[in-house]
Amino acid sequence: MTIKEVAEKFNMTNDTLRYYEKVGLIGPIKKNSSGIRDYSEEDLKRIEFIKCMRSAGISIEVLKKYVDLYDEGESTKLERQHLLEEEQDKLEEKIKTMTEALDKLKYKIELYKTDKLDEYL
Amino acid sequence: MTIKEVAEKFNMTNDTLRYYEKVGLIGPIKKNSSGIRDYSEEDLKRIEFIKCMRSAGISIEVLKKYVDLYDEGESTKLERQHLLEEEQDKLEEKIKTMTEALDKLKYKIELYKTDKLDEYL
DNA sequence: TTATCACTTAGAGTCTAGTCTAAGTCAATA
DNA sequence: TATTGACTTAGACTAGACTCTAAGTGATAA
Repeated sequence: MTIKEVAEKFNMTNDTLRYYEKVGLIGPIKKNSSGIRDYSEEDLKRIEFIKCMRSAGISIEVLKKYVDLYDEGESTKLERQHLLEEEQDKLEEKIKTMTEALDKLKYKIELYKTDKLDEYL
Repeated sequence: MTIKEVAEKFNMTNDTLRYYEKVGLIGPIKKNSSGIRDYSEEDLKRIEFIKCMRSAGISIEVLKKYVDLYDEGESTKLERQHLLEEEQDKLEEKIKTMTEALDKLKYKIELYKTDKLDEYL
């Protein structure tokens, strides 16, 4: 699969894909005889995971750490698990914060709708 | 209330408070005879709202637009409501995305825990 | 054969949201 | 009186995550 197809599939840019490769999040991607990237199914699975975690706000730094541990092999399994658990906690906290903000936003919109607005902002 | 007290109350830095004022998100804050900021209750309410919305990821640009509309008066009420509704949609979408990522993360952690890991990353 | 087009690289530039620095003012304490 | 400490300003700097540019290669279409 070419970089263009992958970019389209995951709705990201070629630049981002090459950037992720450069910082070591994915790949190195196999290249054909003319030096053109050819993404494998394995690559796609990694990209999907990375994309998903990025969309949740997990930093490239943390993901890079996870990938590096993975590449170190079996012996890092527990450390990897702990890393993921930490990110789980952070993510749950973030979702909670955002849900609270959403509730306030909804309340504010309700005030606008019922014309009961006698507030500051 | 001094800038230091406000910063402590909302767990942010003096710099951020001055930055928000500079870009027009809050204030201008009243100053005493020596040029020192003295935050009013009104100011605090605004800051709390801004802080809450920022923690949900609403951009400074959007918040600035909302504040500007507010300052234009009654005639912008509907536009303000629409702006908030748009942000509500975006926020709901973001929470959904993050919740999906969280589920994947939990699943992955479960695989680690049960030692059933035969995966890519 | 020449031109076009999609790809390649290294590295510079951009955007957002702060964060930090330097130089200065003022009030209160040693 | 001198110095300490909290504040002030304008403006430079930073981090994170891309995004763009310039220069080059190789396969294919005209």
